Amino acid sequence: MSTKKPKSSSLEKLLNQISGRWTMYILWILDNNGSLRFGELGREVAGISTKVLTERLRKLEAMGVVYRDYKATIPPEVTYGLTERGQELSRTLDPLCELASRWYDSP
Amino acid sequence: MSTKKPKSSSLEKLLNQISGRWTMYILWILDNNGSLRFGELGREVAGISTKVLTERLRKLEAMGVVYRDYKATIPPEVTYGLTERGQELSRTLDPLCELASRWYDSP
DNA sequence: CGGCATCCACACGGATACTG
DNA sequence: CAGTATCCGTGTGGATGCCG
Repeated sequence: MSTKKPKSSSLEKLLNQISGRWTMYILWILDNNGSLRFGELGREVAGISTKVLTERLRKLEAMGVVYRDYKATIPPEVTYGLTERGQELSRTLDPLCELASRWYDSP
Repeated sequence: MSTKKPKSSSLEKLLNQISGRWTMYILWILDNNGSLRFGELGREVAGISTKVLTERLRKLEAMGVVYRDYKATIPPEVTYGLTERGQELSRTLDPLCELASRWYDSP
């Protein structure tokens, strides 16, 4: 009976962190393409500016769902990918994606 | 093999519609409390202004995930609840909520 | 290539007051 | 009670330019 309120505050907290535009979509891209370089990621997320992409990635890094791999070559090569946590989080998008397909794609 | 790209555009579309602050949380509240009157809902979502609450509800109505039941009594009684679609959508939050608990509540 | 710095516009959200 | 109307500050995001 007290199972009705499963600490919604933590959900609210998580929702606030990922609610911004692009955020979840970036995770989804990384999950479906594997790790990507900054530029590639930017192209996949079509329409996002480098500034916002950087912001989102920093935030996702801080949350521990995305890792950043920096190679100081010339030109430099920076790769982003999902951490264990990131994959967990991205998985929760699967039902949402399935819903999106049913609602917006076909009949 | 081509199953790798399950029309991510529809996901992007859905994500954009629900990405705003409060939006998903409102659905969660309605799912856990059942239908609520405007004022009650406002109190549950603690911190939201009536203006934004109205905006969100109109948007959710337009998406077909929330219904609005208006009774022109004095004082008027307006009740909001989840449609079939709304319940589907809200369900996709369950794994997210479970994750939130594990990440933010206890060890 | 992968940013950060800067500038700027605008959408968003909060507070308040008012109405049916 | 359930909004709408208005005002207004702030955040957010886009564009551009420069740098290691």
